[in-house]
Amino acid sequence: MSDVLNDELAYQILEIVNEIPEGKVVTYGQIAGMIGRKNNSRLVGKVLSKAEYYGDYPCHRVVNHNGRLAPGFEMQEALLKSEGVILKDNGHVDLKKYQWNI
DNA sequence: ATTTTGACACTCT
DNA sequence: CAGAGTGCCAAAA
Repeated sequence: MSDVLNDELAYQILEIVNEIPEGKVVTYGQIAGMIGRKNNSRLVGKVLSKAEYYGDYPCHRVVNHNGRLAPGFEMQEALLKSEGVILKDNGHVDLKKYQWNI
């Protein structure tokens, strides 16, 4: 068992990430706003980096506001394509079509 | 306690 | 659309 989830902050973020529908993506800023840290999107990314350590979460569905994927996480591209998300030639996601809104 | 770093966002160029 | 600069908050050293 991991007592890591003692971090309420991470718990809320992971809850949201776990609710992201397939074929959709969310920006760190959106999640940050959902948990009440709208000015602190970095914290979201930091937690997601440890997301696999917390458990099994679709962290690959989270991108930055530019539609860019996470560095050091190339598998993310394959996972998104597997869900039907078409990436641009630059590796950017088409947020206009795939951004998840609550 | 202060400084540095981080899977970012926003504005201007 | 991409790059550079600035701002925000929190954890780690």
